[in-house]
Amino acid sequence: MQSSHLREHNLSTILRAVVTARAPLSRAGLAKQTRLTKPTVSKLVEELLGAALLQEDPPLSTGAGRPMVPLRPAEGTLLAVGLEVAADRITCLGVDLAGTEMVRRTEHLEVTAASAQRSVEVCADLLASARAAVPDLPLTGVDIAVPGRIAPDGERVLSAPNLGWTDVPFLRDLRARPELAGVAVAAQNDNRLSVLTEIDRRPGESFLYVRGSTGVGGAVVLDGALLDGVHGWAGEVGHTTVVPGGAPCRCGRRGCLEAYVAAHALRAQAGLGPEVGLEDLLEALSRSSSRAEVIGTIGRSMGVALSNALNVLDMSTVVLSGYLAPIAEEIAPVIRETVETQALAAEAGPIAIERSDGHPDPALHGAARAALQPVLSAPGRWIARGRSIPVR
Amino acid sequence: MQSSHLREHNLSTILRAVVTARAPLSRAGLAKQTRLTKPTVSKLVEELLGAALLQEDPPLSTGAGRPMVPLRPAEGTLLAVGLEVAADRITCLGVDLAGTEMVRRTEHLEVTAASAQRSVEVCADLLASARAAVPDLPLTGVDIAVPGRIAPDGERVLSAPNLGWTDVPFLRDLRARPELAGVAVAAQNDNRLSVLTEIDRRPGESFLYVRGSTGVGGAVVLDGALLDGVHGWAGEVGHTTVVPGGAPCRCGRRGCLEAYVAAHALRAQAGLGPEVGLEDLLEALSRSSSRAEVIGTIGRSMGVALSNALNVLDMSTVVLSGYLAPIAEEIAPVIRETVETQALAAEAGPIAIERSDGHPDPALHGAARAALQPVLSAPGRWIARGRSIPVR
DNA sequence: TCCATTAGTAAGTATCCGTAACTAATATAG
DNA sequence: CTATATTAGTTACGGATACTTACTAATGGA
Repeated sequence: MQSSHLREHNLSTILRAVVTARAPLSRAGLAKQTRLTKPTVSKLVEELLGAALLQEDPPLSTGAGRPMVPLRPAEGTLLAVGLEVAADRITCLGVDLAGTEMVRRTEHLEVTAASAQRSVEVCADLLASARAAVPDLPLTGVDIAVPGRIAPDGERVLSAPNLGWTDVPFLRDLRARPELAGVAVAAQNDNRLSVLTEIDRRPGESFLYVRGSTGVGGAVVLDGALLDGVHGWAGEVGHTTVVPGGAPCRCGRRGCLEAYVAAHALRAQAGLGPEVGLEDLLEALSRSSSRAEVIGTIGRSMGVALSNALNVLDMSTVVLSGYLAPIAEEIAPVIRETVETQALAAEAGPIAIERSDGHPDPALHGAARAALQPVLSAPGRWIARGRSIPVR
Repeated sequence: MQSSHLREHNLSTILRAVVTARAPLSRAGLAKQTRLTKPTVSKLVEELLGAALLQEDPPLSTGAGRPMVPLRPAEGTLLAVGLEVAADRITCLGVDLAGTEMVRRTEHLEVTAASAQRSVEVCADLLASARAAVPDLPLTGVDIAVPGRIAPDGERVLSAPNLGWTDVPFLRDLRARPELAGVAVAAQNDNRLSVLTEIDRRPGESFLYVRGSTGVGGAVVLDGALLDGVHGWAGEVGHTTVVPGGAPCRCGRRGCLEAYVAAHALRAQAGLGPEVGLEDLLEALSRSSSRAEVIGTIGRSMGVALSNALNVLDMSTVVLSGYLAPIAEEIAPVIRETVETQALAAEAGPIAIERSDGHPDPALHGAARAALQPVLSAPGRWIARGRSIPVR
């Protein structure tokens, strides 16, 4: 590592500390937390202020001694854009460093019916429209949540069953746009982006995130960092084999968790037709006489799948999200029945089966948050550029 | 990060590069590999040479231009000690930075019969004896391979069925010894130490390591780094549920992989008594008429367990070790039958089921290698001390 | 009013790495 | 055999970074 990288590293440390801080943080507090000295912190903070990446609040007295000057992520000085491609619409959200929503645009589109080319155009239009709404703000990056598997090179969507996409060169067309030159654009699995909002709420923790939507996906978080895996597909618990040679899954395998827990499987078991939407499914289930049966199936299947995942990863926390969140309290006891006996970590302490925060659009917000990464990990580049950022 | 840490970081980078290098490495080569400049590398190498952590070989011509001066890890200048506690003996191995065996001691002891206290004494005696054999060399650390689960705090062995240990404060007694003051002593699971020799052979790779001995254990390697997990038990594939509610496992759970694949399970299925040793088991199996059946059971069970682990971790390589290594070629096709259809990573490319190198004592060597870590990760402390190291 | 306490700044220094230019030692072409 | 190209490694200097020490600023409480 070179000495110039050291500065970047420390700038990044400080910026991240302020952005992820729960309580107001002063220069002195940063010095303690980062183990840098006060003069060093002061100097770096000075630069971040100058680049409009941080803001000062009025002095705040906290007891004896000189009051601290609270530092906050700057508001409204830059734009990170997340896009979410769903079956019936594409949404675009722009946030600033503080996470404040700057702009939001939605375009209703039957993605399955339209061509992939058309979807790319809509994405570009939404992005252009969002940018036009706050034309002064520099764009930090664009992340796109896609419900499917994305190729390791980040260019192609290998398969997105709900969108009817197979091997779509989604990003190539988008990256070619001149207005996106020099901007980091990336597609990502929606579940892996959703978990980012949960990581914010559990800084530094390790947990297994399971999200039920049309399919069942998830992500693995190790000490606050998302596990990638070789292809960027880590955390795909939906295709854990729960019953060897069991029910056929739409992925072509047999006995997958998804075949017992995913929305379409639930509809079938509850005797409901495909016309029931995801939001109504839960309520419909509660009217159905087979509710206990359904809960039992979900819980037991997940118990086996989660036990295995927790054993390999050596974790003791599971966070349920998507349509699993509202029924978390209900299925947790059933899951726990299996997990408590099958998971090794249960020997060291209780296994926590928790509910996700219930953010309305986790994938969309996660995508926007991911788009902030270039700034957080390399603020130095933004400081050079930052001199000319119009600070409102 | 402070600037003094930068130096330490770079020293560590250089030392690790030389130690893990396959081919002879020069200062210029290091500069290319580490992206540091030649003068910086020269200066840091100078210090490592002075501290007797590196050695120069005679100049070696490799074509046009001035011949390079090959650098090697210094031989015989320090001692890293690994201990292995097995059911019938305790072994102690001391190596230097180059991995050369400096000293080895074995004490035959029926650990199950003796008291834990006695085992600790034997460990201390072996260590003292080993140290006395090379009294001039400074001790870098001591790591102890134990076939069981170790508490997160690293002090207690929670359970080691083969040794008959439950909640043994193994390390407390050892660390209290005055001659070990200031030396890092740690107990570790034997499988997790075994994998270290495999990591050396596959630098930077990601793979799932599965080792069959009395039980079935393993480890997870991500980009060349061992995954710890919350309690340090990551990679325990032996207790993946293969058949929900299936055969009882000695761990108290049901349907674990270990219940179908571990040595005792194999003996039972092959109709052999417990008197058959691990080494003879394989041969005995081949004489047995039920060989194909046994291989089939092993392969299918492992196929399910490995598919699930590979899916959650998103990996495409499995390395088989222990008594699974000799039969790797035989069971690989059976495993592959399941894995190729069940593992997601199979969609991106072939799943490799490989055999471990077959090092005779992987756990023992791994422990010794682990004991080198303090030097590799913080050479600076050794440089201050190193001035007085007698270089033979 | 004085003092203890905490926050933040200023000036000077030490350390570290990079740049540019150099020497050293070999192979190859003519 | 000599000149040249090429690669390895060193020397001298300069710039950047963070640390040390000492200071000022602002507040609460004795």
